[in-house]
Amino acid sequence: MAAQRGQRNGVGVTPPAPTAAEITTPIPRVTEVPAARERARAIPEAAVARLAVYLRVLSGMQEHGAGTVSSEELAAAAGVNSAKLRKDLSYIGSYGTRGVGYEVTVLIEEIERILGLTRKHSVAVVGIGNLGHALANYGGFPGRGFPVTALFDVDPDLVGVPVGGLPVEHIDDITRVCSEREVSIGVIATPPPAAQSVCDRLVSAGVQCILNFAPVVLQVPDHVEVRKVDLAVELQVLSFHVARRADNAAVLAEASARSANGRAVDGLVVS
Amino acid sequence: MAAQRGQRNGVGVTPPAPTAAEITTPIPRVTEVPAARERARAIPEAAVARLAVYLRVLSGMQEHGAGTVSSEELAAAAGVNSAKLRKDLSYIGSYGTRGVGYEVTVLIEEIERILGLTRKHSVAVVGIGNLGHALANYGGFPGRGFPVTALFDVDPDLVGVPVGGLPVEHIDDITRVCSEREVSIGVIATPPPAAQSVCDRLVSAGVQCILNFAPVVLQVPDHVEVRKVDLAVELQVLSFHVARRADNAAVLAEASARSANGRAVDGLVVS
DNA sequence: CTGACTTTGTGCACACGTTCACAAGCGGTA
DNA sequence: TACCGCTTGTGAACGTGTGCACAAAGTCAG
Ligand SMILES: NC(=O)c1ccc[n+]([C@@H]2O[C@H](COP(=O)([O-])OP(=O)(O)OC[C@H]3O[C@@H](n4cnc5c(N)ncnc54)[C@H](O)[C@@H]3O)[C@@H](O)[C@H]2O)c1
Ligand SMILES: NC(=O)c1ccc[n+]([C@@H]2O[C@H](COP(=O)([O-])OP(=O)(O)OC[C@H]3O[C@@H](n4cnc5c(N)ncnc54)[C@H](O)[C@@H]3O)[C@@H](O)[C@H]2O)c1
Repeated sequence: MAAQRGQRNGVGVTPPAPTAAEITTPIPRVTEVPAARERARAIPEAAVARLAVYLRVLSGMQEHGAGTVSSEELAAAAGVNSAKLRKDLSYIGSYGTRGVGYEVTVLIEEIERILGLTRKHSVAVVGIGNLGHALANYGGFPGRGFPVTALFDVDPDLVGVPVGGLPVEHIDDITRVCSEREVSIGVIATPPPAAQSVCDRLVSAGVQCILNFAPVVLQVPDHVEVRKVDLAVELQVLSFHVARRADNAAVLAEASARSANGRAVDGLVVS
Repeated sequence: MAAQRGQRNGVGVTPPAPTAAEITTPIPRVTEVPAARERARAIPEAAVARLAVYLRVLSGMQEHGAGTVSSEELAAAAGVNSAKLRKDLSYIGSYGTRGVGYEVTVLIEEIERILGLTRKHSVAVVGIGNLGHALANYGGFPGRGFPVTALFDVDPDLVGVPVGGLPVEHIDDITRVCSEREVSIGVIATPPPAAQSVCDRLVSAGVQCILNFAPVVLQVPDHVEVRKVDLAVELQVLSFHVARRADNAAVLAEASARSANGRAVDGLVVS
């Protein structure tokens, strides 16, 4: 069981190709068999994220007293295609009744089971500045099975101060505290320059899942899962769409001008 | 202007699209033919998000005095495969020099052009609570071409109070203010129940891009672009990975136990 | 029990995104 | 000039995700 494609600081796949330009590769396509992995990895990443959304929608429906939902209803509420929803649900099993729909409580249970929400996941927030305060004060996490059990910062003025009812610890105690409180998810809300070092400390403290708010590409060992929330990227993607829209508008305007000139525009069927 | 009509060659991709120089419209389908749109939409959404990351990495390199970068270096710094990086860059044109690499300043300019960052995008934040305060106080947006020009809330105690140097407006003034200040991106940081209504108001105020922090699936017209940041989903995806890891560990342990028993495990080739 | 009706679960085709591998192109060197 | 090593740009293979369409499987009325 060799650690595959290790990438510590240098990413890249070291091209094993010799210096020769022409190399015949008689290699009959390496087909690694992901047998053991098969079972759990059968669920596409994109589907997992959607399952979390379905779960929230279902919870809302349950509080509203709904007993069953059809894929159509649930899909509409979750903002997806109903076929996609059914396929997503099929990844976790067959819990629907044909002709009727899905029982809300059953679906909630099963999704929670798959997402590992039957167990609580202790969360630590590092960097109690603007964002860290907001996160620490946010009630939505504990309510969803993610209790915030530790806060860290370097600022001596902050250490010891309670934020959201929990006193801030010093970053140097991170290993001890994370281990004591069995932290399984670390949230990084420090300035960018500190993020990698904080990440390293979290990893060496045994934290295997990290949610990163700092606009930095974190380097982590293979066994650590990182998700990033990058607001600048989000805004820039939106900006791209604005620009695209403007371009399109320009093109369309030009097109319709030409069209008005007596020339048909390809693609734009006015009928 | 300078839209990216590939002046040297096509954009590069250009699938075997039939020559759109056809005058007669064959009317292949009721839906609009994406001919005019084709040009600008050639960049995959996923690539756009990565371009934003490359841009940030490049800016860092520029400040560090770097003149050129190879795709390998840039890819490593951005945490992606170098082939993917080159393909992403190829969507925006051919700005590299073979045998040398890319000129940092050129690349920055071109990415900014594609992302529409040559123009400033005015941002409005709605819901000045925990999160809204953090966003309003954050200096990273204005510095990146996204000036926050309006803050809104319903709380009368908040209206008029300056946050991050900008006074909070009442939500009822949203149409007027957004139009006056030419807001192009709306950020929703209200409690979930208010999100849809706020969204509707933003849309009717002419805002076409929305970044939503409320855990709610927003319903919007087709012409409005929504991106959501859902921390609960992020945490739940991480939770899923924790669970999967645990499952895999269990399976592997069992497997190696069986293997030690003298039986080869399918898929786990030790070679 | 039968038949009409509803909704699930999934095979299949297609679109999208990723990765490989290499010819083309460039700068430096003899 | 001719060569050589390096890096880009990209065709093509591959894998993943999406959406359609429909048989299978259930409910319910009579
Ligand atoms: N505030 C926002 O709305 C916002 C938006 C997008 C991204 N971000 C990103 O989130 C991060 C935090 O933003 P912020 O506005 O809260 O910044 P901030 O400056 O208000 O807070 C940062 C906190 O981290 C602490 N810190 C610094 N170095 C540390 C270390 N080594 N270990 C532990 N703590 C350390 C500081 O003492 C400070 O309390 C930044 O990377 C920022 O780019 C913030
Ligand atoms: N705080 C966090 O860290 C965090 C994390 C994840 C998600 N969220 C989500 O972000 C949103 C905001 O969170 P928060 O912690 O800042 O909440 P908050 O309660 O602190 O702030 C909400 C603000 O919105 C204002 N508001 C309410 N209705 C409004 C309306 N109709 N129009 C305009 N303003 C209105 C309120 O007056 C309040 O100031 C919530 O949907 C929450 O679920 C927050």
